[in-house]
Order: sequence, then structure tokens, then C-alpha cells
Amino acid sequence: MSDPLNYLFGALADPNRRQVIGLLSERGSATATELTGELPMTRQAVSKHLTTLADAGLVASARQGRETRYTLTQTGAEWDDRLDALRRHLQKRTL
Amino acid sequence: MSDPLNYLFGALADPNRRQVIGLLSERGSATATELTGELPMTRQAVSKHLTTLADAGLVASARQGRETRYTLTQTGAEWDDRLDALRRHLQKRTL
DNA sequence: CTATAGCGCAACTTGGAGGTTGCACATGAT
DNA sequence: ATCATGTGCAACCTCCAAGTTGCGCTATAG
Repeated sequence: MSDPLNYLFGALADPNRRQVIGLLSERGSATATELTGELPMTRQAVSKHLTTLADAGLVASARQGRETRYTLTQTGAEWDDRLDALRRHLQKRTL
Repeated sequence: MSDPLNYLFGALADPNRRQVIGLLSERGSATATELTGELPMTRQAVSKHLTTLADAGLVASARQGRETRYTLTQTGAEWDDRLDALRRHLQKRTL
């Protein structure tokens, strides 16, 4: 059994994945193809990131019809806030 | 310029590095060779991890004499606490 | 002054993460 | 029934992080 913190921090370590969290926070929900428009990579790459985020418990998927919509979980939303706070916090320390 | 969050989460993503944080929290300070006794790897590997933690601002190094002692920074100590809190938090969600 | 303990640097190997392409499957529209 | 849209799966490539080994430098001990 692997430490859940591995999944969590591993997921948060990638800047593209953090951006996905931000986008999901803005939009409420999105599909992989929608997010592809905002990111410099293919749909499959986005899809992999979403899977990684889901494994970490930050994102939930729900297939309706022929599309799969992703939303932030409670934990994911909390981390979206914490990321902003952390950025500001680290800004101050670097000044 | 790379996002400081990359360094931070990248550093925290490795379980060995989190263990190093815990060990430094227990001991107050330690050298790379001392920590090697507690970890399943060579001194150079431990040294690399300490450098990574230092780059993330979690650890500080101070060479005195022929040994280099490492200590947690303020940020590092805060994260040591948060890691425990996060483990407990994720435990509950998994039950 | 010599020996030894501690450290840093550099080269090398390897496994996995991030990304791409290609194809097959399912669902909604015409 | 057909065509288009959205997705998932699998193979492949590339690059870097994690770890090792080997060597050389510095500093304390004898």
C-alpha cells in the first residue's frame, strides 16, 4: 500500500495539473476536450492528468451521455484555495 | 523562472524526503551521514535529498568544521506539522 | 606529518512521468 | 444506416529524478 500523500503531492507537483485545478475551479466542471483548448498539449495528455488528479482524490468524474465531465472534489476545492494562499505566502518570503 | 510551488511540492512528493523532514524534526539537526543510518540508501543519495529540500526552502545547511549539519527552516517545521495533520485527515476520508 | 573521517562533485544507469500518435468503441445527430 | 463527436486504451518516445560508484578535497585526530 502506498502512502496517500504520494498521490496527493505527486499530483500537485505538476504545474499543468495545478492549472487544471484552477480551471475546474473557475468553470465548475469541464471535459478533457474542453480543457485541451486552454493547455499546450493533446486531449490524451489532459486526460492522463485528470486521471492522476482523480487518483489523488482531488477530482471526480461523471460520464453523462457521450462526454465525461470532471469536477473538483471537496478536497480539490480546498487545495485550490490553499494554492493561492501558498503562492502569496512564498512571495513574501522571497522579497 | 520556475514556480516555487514546483520546488515545494516536488520536494514533498518523495516519501524518503518526507521521512527526512520527520527525522530532522525529531533530532533538531543531523548530518547526511547520520541520516544514512536511518534510510535505505547511500550518503550521496541522502545528500541529494537534502539539497532538494534546501532548494525548496524546507531545510537549511550550516557547515561547522568538517561536517555539515542540516536543520528544518521555519517553513520546514510548519510542513512537518501539516504532514501529520494531512495523514490523519486522509485516514478519516478513507475509512 | 600522516591517517582517517566527512563531504562534494561528476559520470553512469535505470525506472517512471509526461507527452504523442494511432486506433477502436460508444453515443448523439442527420 | 451513416456520419461526426467524444472518449478510452495501448504502444511508443524522450527526458529527468533517484540512486549508485568512484574519486578528490578538506579538516580533525594521533
